[in-house]
Formats: sequence, C-alpha cells, structure tokens
Amino acid sequence: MSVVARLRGVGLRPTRQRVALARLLLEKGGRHITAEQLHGEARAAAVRVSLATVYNTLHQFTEAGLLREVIVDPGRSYFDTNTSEHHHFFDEGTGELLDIGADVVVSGLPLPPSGTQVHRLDIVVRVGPERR
Amino acid sequence: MSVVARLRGVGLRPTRQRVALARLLLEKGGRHITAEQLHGEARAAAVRVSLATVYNTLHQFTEAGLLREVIVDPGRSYFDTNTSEHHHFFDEGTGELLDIGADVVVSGLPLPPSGTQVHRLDIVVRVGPERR
DNA sequence: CAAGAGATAAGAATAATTCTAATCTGCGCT
DNA sequence: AGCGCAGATTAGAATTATTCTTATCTCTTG
Repeated sequence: MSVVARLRGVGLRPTRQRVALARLLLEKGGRHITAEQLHGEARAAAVRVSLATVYNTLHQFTEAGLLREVIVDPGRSYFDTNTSEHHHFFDEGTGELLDIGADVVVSGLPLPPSGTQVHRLDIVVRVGPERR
Repeated sequence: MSVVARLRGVGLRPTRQRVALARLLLEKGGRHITAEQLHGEARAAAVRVSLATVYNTLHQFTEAGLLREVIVDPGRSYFDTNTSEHHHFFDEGTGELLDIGADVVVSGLPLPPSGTQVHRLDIVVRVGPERR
C-alpha cells in the first residue's frame, strides 16, 4: 500500500512533510530512530521539515499505530517501525536497539494492581561490550 | 547495619547530606523516587541539600549498588531502593512504580548480539486505569 | 588542629522536548 | 480551476530534567 494511502487510512492528511517522513520511516522496515536522527535524515534527503514537525509527526504516527515508542534511555525517545509485539536488545554503549524476533514467553507474572489493566509488556535486555 | 557503615562499606564518605539522603532512601524499603521528589523530601525534613547533590548522590549510590535505576519514562529517572533482581508495574496514569515481587521466568530469548553480553534484563508491565 | 582530597552549592549550561503564534497548504466546494 | 478554511507547519521561545562549573566548605588523616 502506498504511503499516501496508509496516511489517509489512519486519518492523517498526506502533507508533503508527513509523506516524506513516512517514506523514510516505513519504506524500509526494522528501523529504530530518534527525532533528531530522523530530522537529520530528512535534511540529508533534502526534505524541508522542522524539528517540531518531526516530533509532531512521530507522535501522530505512534498514536495512529504506524510506530511504537520504545523507552530505554532516560532523556531520549526511540521510535520503532515494527509495531508488532516484540522486545529489544539495547546496547548501552552504542545506543543501538535491536528487535528480538523470537517468541518470548513470560511466566509467573502476578495480576496487575487492582483498578488497572495491562496496556503493554516491555522487555529490554540491556547489553554491553563483552569483557572477560 | 548503620547508614554510616553502609556508606563507608562502599567507599563513600559519610557526609551530612549523604547520610541524610541515605536515611530517607534506605531506612524504609521499597521506595521508588525521582531526584526532584527526594529533593523535596529532604527539604521537608529540614535537610539542607542542593538538587545537584541529590543527583550526584543518586548516581553514586546507584554505582555503589545501593540503588537501582529504573527506566520507564522518557525524561525522568526513577531510583529503586530494592536492588535485588525484580521487575515492575508502571502506572502510566499516575507515574507510580510497583515492584513485582514474584519470580518471573522468561523463556525463548535469543542469545545477545555477538560481541556483547547481557548486563541486565528489565521487564516493565505498563498499566493504565481499567476501562470497560 | 592543620592540610588537602573530596564534597557541596548556586547558578549557568545543555539536551530533549513542547509550546506559541503566525504563516502556509491540502482539499472539498463551487 | 480558483476560494476558503481547518488543519498543518514553522521558527523561535519556553519548559523540564539533568549536568557542568567553579568557588567554598568539610571530612579524614597525620
């Protein structure tokens, strides 16, 4: 499906900048990116877009289910183009995120606190350079 | 063991502010707190301490293994006085963190990327207000 | 108790993000 | 095809959490 059609499908007007950002993000899968990084890529691709719009767009896409926010670093948000349920390796040295594709099963979890319901379950495996 | 002895044990000089903060943090277990919150508590307890020192102290305590940093919110760091291996419920509405005391077992994880080793595994169960 | 290493404080600096208000643009309607 | 306007974008200011800087202070050791 074209990027324009996907945007229309989630009720977002396919403006020049939204289409350009969606192309960068969605046309090659498996991306993990911060707002700054995406802004940089957009400028590199000669797309005129402000940082504020990058932030707006990332949040709108997330709300629309086109992206998923991954929280692994205090003070920086990562967005993942893989919206299916999955988990991550996070390299604390390089700041790189890697999808865990395999099916992971968690057992032994208690029920959520009363009055609340589970919204999402995130597993982050923090890794660092091997040392022996 | 006294707070002063614990600080000495990890190589930190038991200064007035470190002792006071350690008392607030460690003498009642199971706390999850941000730097701002701890600074507020210190002032409420008539402990004269700057925010910068609260940040320094939290990081030093974490490095020394007296605290554990929990990353659940982009743009805010939580510190947990429970340093044993455990996981969390995070209420996205209230911003409250709750320890998961039960033994949780994760199966199906692939090996970490080559050249890296696992440093820590975090599970965050994000919950929100129940709605039906 | 003096000296010096290490600790603290206040405010400036930084980084990521959000807000503001003014201008622009996609799109339905004619 | 052109109009009008709701919604989108922008630049820059503002905000928030955190870190840095540098001068002053205070534990500890001799």
